[in-house]
Formats: sequence, C-alpha cells, structure tokens
Amino acid sequence: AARLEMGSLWEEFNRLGTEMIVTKAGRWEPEWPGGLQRWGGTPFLPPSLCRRMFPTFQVKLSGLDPLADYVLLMDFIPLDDKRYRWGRDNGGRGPDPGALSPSLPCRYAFHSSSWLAAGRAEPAAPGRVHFHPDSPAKGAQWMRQIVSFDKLKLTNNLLDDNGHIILNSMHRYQPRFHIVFVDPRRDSERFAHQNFKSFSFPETQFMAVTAYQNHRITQLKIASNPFAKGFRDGDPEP
Amino acid sequence: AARLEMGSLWEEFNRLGTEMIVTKAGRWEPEWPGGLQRWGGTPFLPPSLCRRMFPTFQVKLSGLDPLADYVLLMDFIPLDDKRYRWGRDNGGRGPDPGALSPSLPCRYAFHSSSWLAAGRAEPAAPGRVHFHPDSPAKGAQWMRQIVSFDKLKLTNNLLDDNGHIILNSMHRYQPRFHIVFVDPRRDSERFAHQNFKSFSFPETQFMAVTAYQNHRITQLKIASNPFAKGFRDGDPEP
DNA sequence: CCCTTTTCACCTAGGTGGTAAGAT
DNA sequence: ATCTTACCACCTAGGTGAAAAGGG
Repeated sequence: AARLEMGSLWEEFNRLGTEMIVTKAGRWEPEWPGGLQRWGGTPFLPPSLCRRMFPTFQVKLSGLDPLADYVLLMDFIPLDDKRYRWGRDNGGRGPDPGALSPSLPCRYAFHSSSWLAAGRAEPAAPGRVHFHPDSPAKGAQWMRQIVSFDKLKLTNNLLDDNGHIILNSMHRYQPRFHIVFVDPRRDSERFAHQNFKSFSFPETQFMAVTAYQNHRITQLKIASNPFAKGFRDGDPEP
Repeated sequence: AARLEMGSLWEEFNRLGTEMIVTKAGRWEPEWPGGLQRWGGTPFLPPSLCRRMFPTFQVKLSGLDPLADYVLLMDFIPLDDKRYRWGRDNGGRGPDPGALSPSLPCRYAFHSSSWLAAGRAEPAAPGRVHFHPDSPAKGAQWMRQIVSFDKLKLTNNLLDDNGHIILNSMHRYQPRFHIVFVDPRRDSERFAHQNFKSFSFPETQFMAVTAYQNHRITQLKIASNPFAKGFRDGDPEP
C-alpha cells in the first residue's frame, strides 16, 4: 500500500488548480568549462535548470516484502485531450470552445480569469518514466522512511537528453506512481504483467505552465515552499 | 584493481605531513526542533558537524565483474603505537622520548617545530568501518566513474552514534580501502576470507588533529579546497 | 602550557519567483 | 498571447579555517 504524504497541502493546491512550471534549458549551457571535472572527481554535469515539482511527490509505503527488491518509478499521463489557456471569456466574439469544461470546476478561477479549453492537445510528448534513484532496494529500505521524488524534474524540451519528464505546457497531467517487484526467478528484463502495482492520487493532478497564471497558486507556492521564503511579505502563519 | 585519484595532491600533502581535523559534535545538538520532519518529508537528522577528509579519498576501479555485486568500504588503522605532539625540541631538559622518530622524517617540520613522539598511544578507539553509501552495486556501476568517499566523516567522540569513523587526536592513521565481492551462492552474512581485496595507499596516511599544527598544511588546504576559498589571499595559481 | 570546543564570516551548490527583453 | 532567455535577490543546506573561549 502507498499513502500520499503532505495530502492536505496537495488538496489546498488542488482546490485552486495546481500549476507546475516547466522549462527548457537542458545540457547545452552557453559557456561552461566543458569536459572538466569538478574537484570531487565526479564527472562534471552542468546543473539542469529544469524545475522540480512543488509540492514534492512523496509516499509512505507499507506491506512490502522486507527482503525483496523493488523498483519505484513515476510517470505522467494526460488528463484529457485538450489544450488550455488562462483568461477571461472571449467577450461574445463567438462560442468559446471549452468554457466551463466539465473537468475544470469553476473554482479554478481568480478574479474574472479562469482556465478555458482552447483546442485539441498537442501530440503527446515521448512517454518517459522517472526511476527513483535509490532503485532497486529492499522493501525494508523503502518502508523505513518516506520515499521522496525530489530529484524528479519537469521540462517542455522535446529533445531533452537529461532524462527529465517531458510535458506540454498548458496541458493537464496526472502523476502516477508504480512499485515494481523485481522477481529474481524470472528474467528480470521484462518486469511486466503481474509484478507491479500502480497508484494515482487525483489531488496531485496539475496544469503544466511556463509561468504561473493563477496568482493564488503563486502565493500558495511562496507561502509553503521554503526556497521561496525570500518572497514572503510578513506575518507567518504557523 | 584500484587506482588512487588526485594522487599528486595527496603526495603534496604527504610531503608536508597530512593532517585531518577531527571534531566531536554528534547528534545531541543543544536546541533543535527534535522529532520534526523537514518539508521534504525525510526524517529530520540534524547536520553532524563532524568533518570530512580533504583531500577526499577517491579511487578508479577496474577489473571487476560487471554483473556481480560488490560492497565498498573503508577503515583506518593506527600507523604506530605512539602519541604525538607538535612543537620544538624540549630544550635539553632531558632526553626527548621520540625526537626524530624513524617513521616521521624531518621534512614534517615548519620553522623550528615538528612532530615529536610524546608517549604511547591511547587505547584504540572502537574499530569502525564506513560503507560507501551506494553499496551494494554492480561492478559495472562502480567502474563507470570515480568512486568518491565524500560522505565519510571523522570524529574524536568515542560515544559517537552517527556511524562516523572514530579516531584519536594526535595519532597517525592509514586509510584502507576494501572491495567485497557479494557471493550469491554462499550465505552472504559472512563475507570473509577470499571474497575481498584490500588496498592501502601510503600517500594517504595522516595525523588526526583537533586544530591544524603545521601552517604549511593549513595553507595547502586553503589553496586546494574550494570550500576554503574565502581564506585565499590573492594571486591564484592555475 | 597544550589541546579542545564553540562560534563566526565566507565560501560552494542549488532551489525560489520576479522582472525585463526578446522570439514565435 | 504565449513562450523563451537571461539575470536577479533571496532563500536552504552545508563545507571551510580563523579566532576566541574553555579545560586539563
């Protein structure tokens, strides 16, 4: 079994319509001491400027076989076949193609702006998965503490070669979490069929954006992400 | 086989007589939000103030079975049964117990001070080992890039409960590196006897200290450790 | 006196949204 | 209108030796 952590924070975001930033900026890097090694000796990898998710997707696992090996991974599936835009209704210049889309309650709104369907989805990006970097590990290890996918990064660069998750901006996605049992008896290359369980937490769905649209989302990110503490105004709420 | 990385830097330190800082400061921590979790969700562990080694011990491996599992670890053995002090000869007030100790060449000196034997060693601290945190892993993984023991920390706290390496200050040590082959056939609990290879690089031996004694060591640390860049004077040498 | 502990300024490394300018 | 690029101030997190203070 898997329990989503920080559930109340996810729900708070979901009530407003979660947005996640996606950026390009892969390896290329204009002028970097290419090929050099950092002092530590590990081969130099320029910092990818792609963004993490916030809130971070993290789960508490239970019921695994403590002595068996498991691989943990995530992927992201489109929630619908629409492309969206953020704004006010198009002032009567004709029928809006997706106002009040059934999947987007009217609560995803701020002042007079809201998310509106704006055509069909872009062709789906290459489906990528993100393996938790501790994989594979024993069930006991996974259950010992909360499993955090804080190394997962999002990009809208279709040519990304850093193994990040590729998403289309202005499209909606549902994160999925998979536990793969590494069966030592069978050939481990094809871990298909029975040997995995999948989890989808609806409160973690989000809109991919290149810049925040809903100011309430921006404010909630600033209020709850420690790295954005520099943008907080004053009176902190415990 | 294992090749020591940063060999020339190690030798430069060894020519002066390498010193490594050891500190106490384990978990205790005067007033810390104990039991709390950090926002990431991983259980909160106060930062241990113990110090890493510099230079970092790192090796390039070759000749492993790419598909077999290996555990990599380090330990530290006393180089002799002496305790040392840093200073000038005791001005003819009697025979110095260890001046010009055969194991400490006269080049380990600065101005008129040098390392002098000052009695027998303290009772040996509990012998601990440091497992490389990526252990166990396949031979292919270990050989793919340089293996760096940059998580290894030294302490002089005999009661340390963070799993750090416990050393006595003012004693000399030889780091050792071990490759343990995890044989899947036998019971893996006792990986003794044939299934491991050990490596000792003499240029990595050092004196444990609570504060640097030889100013030339201090200056070389400042010149070569990026984290000490704040103490560099001017003209950098490429 | 020698050795240890504590605190500090100054770094590395990297995660935030803001802003402005430009591109499509 | 949306997206890209670049740069910024401000954070978290943690690795340095210096200097002062403490302890035998």
